[in-house]
Amino acid sequence: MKSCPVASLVKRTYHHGDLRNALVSEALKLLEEQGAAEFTLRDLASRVGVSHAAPYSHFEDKTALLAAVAVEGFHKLGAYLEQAVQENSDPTEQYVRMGEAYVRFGTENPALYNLMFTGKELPEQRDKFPELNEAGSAAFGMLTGMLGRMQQSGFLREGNLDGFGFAVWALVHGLVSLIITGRVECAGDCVDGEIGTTEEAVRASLLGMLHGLKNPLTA
Amino acid sequence: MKSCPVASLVKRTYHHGDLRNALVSEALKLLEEQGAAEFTLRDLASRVGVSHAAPYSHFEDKTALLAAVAVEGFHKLGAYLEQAVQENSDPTEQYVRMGEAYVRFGTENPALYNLMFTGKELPEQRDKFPELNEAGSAAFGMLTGMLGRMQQSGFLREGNLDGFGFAVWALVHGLVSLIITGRVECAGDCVDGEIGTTEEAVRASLLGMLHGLKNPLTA
DNA sequence: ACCTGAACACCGTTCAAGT
DNA sequence: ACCTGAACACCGTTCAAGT
Repeated sequence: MKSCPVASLVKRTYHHGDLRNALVSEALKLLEEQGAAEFTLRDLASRVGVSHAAPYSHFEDKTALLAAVAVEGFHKLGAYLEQAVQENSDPTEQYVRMGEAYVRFGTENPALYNLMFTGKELPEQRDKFPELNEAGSAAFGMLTGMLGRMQQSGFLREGNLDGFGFAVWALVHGLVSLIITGRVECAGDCVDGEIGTTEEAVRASLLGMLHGLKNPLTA
Repeated sequence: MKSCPVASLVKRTYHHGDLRNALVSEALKLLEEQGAAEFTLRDLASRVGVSHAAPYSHFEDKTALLAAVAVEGFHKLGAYLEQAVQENSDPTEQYVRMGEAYVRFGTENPALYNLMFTGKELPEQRDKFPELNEAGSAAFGMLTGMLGRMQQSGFLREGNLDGFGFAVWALVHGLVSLIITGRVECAGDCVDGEIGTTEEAVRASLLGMLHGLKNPLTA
């Protein structure tokens, strides 16, 4: 009985079944602190206070650990989108807010976002990690759900919702990707102009997709 | 005179000043064959027939080598876009073709594309490699140039060309990124629908940005 | 100037051994 | 069942030494 006397009263659930969660939550911090390139399994293990081989008791390999982190990321993304839906009743307003929320998630968690999408081996892990597909599908479902309400309200033209969803997803995903890799200032510098702040550029892009870039007087 | 008797007649320009180019061109092949995750400097060196330390005579480190490869990638992307412009005179047609050409470049060179954009340390290298900025700016310039012609022809609404360019860039970049990470089938599976082939989804997205997703009868 | 070979630090992964 | 410590293969990078 002398082992871990206050274990259940204090935190130290480590070594008692919580190592897996401790690794994932610490990985989330470490990822944003150091960046994905410097993220190392050995560093993670030492920061959580275990040997560098300990993670292998809970994950098959490094990519499996990262897949679990990505799942967490999709839940987090879902929370961002959910909030945008809740806070706005007007469908068109929901469209802009959801887009902005999506971009905000990406810019506030760049390393996590890159892991979730530009994950090199993640596509392979997706079959092994059904949660990874489910979490991603849930986020996409919130997007098409919002578009469906816009369509029913008569604000959206007729057409396949999945097609619309894919286009919007590609747009916001592209916005995040360009922003977090620092291509925004580049786009401004490239020619001569100023595209204003990043937020303005995002909003303008979202409205561009909604209203179209073409001259409305044109057929 | 007994050193390299037929050097100038046969290929073997290696060891005679061509190592740098040999490394870059071999890296382009190796990148698509093995994928970025498995791309190793030692493997590259051995495939080109030199010791694993030889590349350091021409590049400061691995990322500097990759930056040179990325520059090559931007030139290649420029060639794709240039062709789309040349082959079409109608501005609106150029818009769709350029977008499709951009996506085709990405899907045909996924590892190279990822290196060019989701490059982790590339942003830092961009200051050290002015070519990297120039090559990227040239591609963006072709995009805004095309949009400018559309605007002058009256097909595009009034507005900041850089802003339009950024929105279109984000869209095609997002399309490429989602496609090469295998998210397209996912989007189709997620809900219930079929968004058709990838090519159709790309075209629909491009036209969506041009004409807008909103109901044209709506204010 | 350009390349080689050995060496160093570091990482992912495995495994016998501990508790 | 979960964790440790040592070990292995591999990689990026450095450097003295060769040509």
